[in-house]
Amino acid sequence: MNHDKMINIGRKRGFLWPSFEIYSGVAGFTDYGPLGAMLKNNVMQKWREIYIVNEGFYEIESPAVTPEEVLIASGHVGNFTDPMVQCLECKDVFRLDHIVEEKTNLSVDGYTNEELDSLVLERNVKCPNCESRLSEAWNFNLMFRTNIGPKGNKPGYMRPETAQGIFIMFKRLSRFFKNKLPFGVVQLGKAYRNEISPRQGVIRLREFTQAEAEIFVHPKDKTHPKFKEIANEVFVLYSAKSQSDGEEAITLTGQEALDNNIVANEILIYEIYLAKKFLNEIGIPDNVLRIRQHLPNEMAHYANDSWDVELKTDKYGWVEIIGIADRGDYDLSAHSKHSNEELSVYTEYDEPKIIKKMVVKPDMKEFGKKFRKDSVKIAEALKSVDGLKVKEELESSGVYEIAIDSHNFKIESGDLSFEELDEEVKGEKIIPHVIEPSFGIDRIIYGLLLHSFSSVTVKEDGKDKIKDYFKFTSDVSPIKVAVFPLVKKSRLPEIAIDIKDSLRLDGFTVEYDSSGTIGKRYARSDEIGIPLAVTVDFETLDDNCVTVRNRDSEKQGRVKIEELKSYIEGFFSN
RNA sequence: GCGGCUGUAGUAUAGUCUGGUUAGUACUUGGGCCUUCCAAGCCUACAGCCUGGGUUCAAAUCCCAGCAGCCGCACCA
Repeated sequence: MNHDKMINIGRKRGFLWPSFEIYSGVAGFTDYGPLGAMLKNNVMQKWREIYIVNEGFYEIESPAVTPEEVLIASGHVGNFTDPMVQCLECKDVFRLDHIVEEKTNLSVDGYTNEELDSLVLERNVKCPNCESRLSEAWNFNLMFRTNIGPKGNKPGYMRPETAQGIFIMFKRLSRFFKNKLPFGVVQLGKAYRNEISPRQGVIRLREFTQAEAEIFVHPKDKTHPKFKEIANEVFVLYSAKSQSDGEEAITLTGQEALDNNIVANEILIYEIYLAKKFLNEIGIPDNVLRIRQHLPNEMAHYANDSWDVELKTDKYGWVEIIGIADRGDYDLSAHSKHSNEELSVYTEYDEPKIIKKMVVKPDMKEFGKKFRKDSVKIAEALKSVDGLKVKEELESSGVYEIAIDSHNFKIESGDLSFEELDEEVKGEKIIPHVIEPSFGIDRIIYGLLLHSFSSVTVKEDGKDKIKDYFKFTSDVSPIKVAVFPLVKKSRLPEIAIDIKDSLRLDGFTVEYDSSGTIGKRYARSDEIGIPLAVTVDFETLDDNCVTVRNRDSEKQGRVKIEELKSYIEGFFSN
């Protein structure tokens, strides 16, 4: 299996290491070794290039420690907590709500633990395994809880996603963007989930890195200005319908996906395109990717429509690496409600709208006669009712009743008149919808390592020689150039060290290696995916040229030392 | 979190059942010799019994607990 070999070499050469290893490790955490950290930075740099430079989004950074109110509003405190229960005999642990629902056929959504416990007693719910008594319910929350401040009375959590930080800043962000939709904000950072059983290495971590973009759009305008450019791009889409019908994923263009209502809107398709582009550019090819729509029952508590980019792995099957969701106005509405802050954008219409309005004009003379002290109150109340409705009712039944402070007042047609007015409305307050592409960087690194890993067998002198190496693209490769002296004598090492130093000053990451034979050093530099190797040999002493060797083709060429920089730059810009 | 299996240098392993010399081997890595382009050879060095407790004159070996890995169950918005 490629996975095992890749993990092995990744460990040997300093990409991924188990965390806290000298204390025997903790499941659900991973260390990035020197090359792993460089690789991850390069991948994140590439991500920033696409989303910040190309798309014009802006990056923010918010704290990982998050006060409880935020996560109550977002629904994480409620939805992230599962009531658990343990059998007193066989010690097996269960989701209490699941076994109660099974036994009673009640829907117990939103029940407190106490209510669930009393249901257990009333309905005689027992351990599904051994029919023994169950413990009391306790909560297992997938979030890491902590206390903020010395008194320890302000509960907080490590954020379970980076997205909330952006929503919280919405008011200021909206001002920053001059209150103009659409705008996009990104955050790259750590998120935390206290997984019950994190067992799939880097695929299921308790602390992981997300790169998320929140794109705030007008709810009625989910078109994208650049959609035209990608309308003919081809996607392999695995829609919810195909999945439930037991059909295969289908290949179609962006335009077809839109026309056939498979993807809800242009922005979603555009974001799917961008995600794919990002993956392709860092070296994950289309043939190991699939774009799958969430089934209605697996949709997150906030999502309207949701697509995952999934990665094919030999060990774990299809793994979600990117989620692209239309979150609607769920988050902003929720935070608005809980914080009592208005989280909306005033959008001006292109042209003011003229709204025809029926205005009720009370005849205060008649009112006075009829309603006395209440006249003013009634006239005031009439201002906020729909004039058209009053008119219709008067015409049909001859009387319009209005209730004020639980008194009913009867108004007849002689008591008022109507006037039709054209009102000019210049705009409205709207709560933006959010389209969210959310990247699991660690899973993407895993996919990148897995699918960059190449094992090539070549026949040499009748023997099979295996070349195992990471075939990184130039962009993400941690080390760009290796520099070797052919042998350790005749000033070759000195010249090679000079070249190494000057290439480093030119901005390349360079490894210098002089130990063992040249072949061994080529093999070692191949293994960690260094695209180019420069060798100083005896001819260099005469002609001032070095040998430049290509990792993939193993072809060699001679380049003058003073032209080395531009040669390498040329190589990497292709 | 539950159950089963497993844990010896960086890697792969011998030794564990049946307790008893200085824990052996190969590769890797560092240094040296040699070496004129794809993991050659020779010399040399570093490095290991998952952690903690117990039994015993004596524990890598037997027992208990913990931790980690793999597999199954449960969980995974």
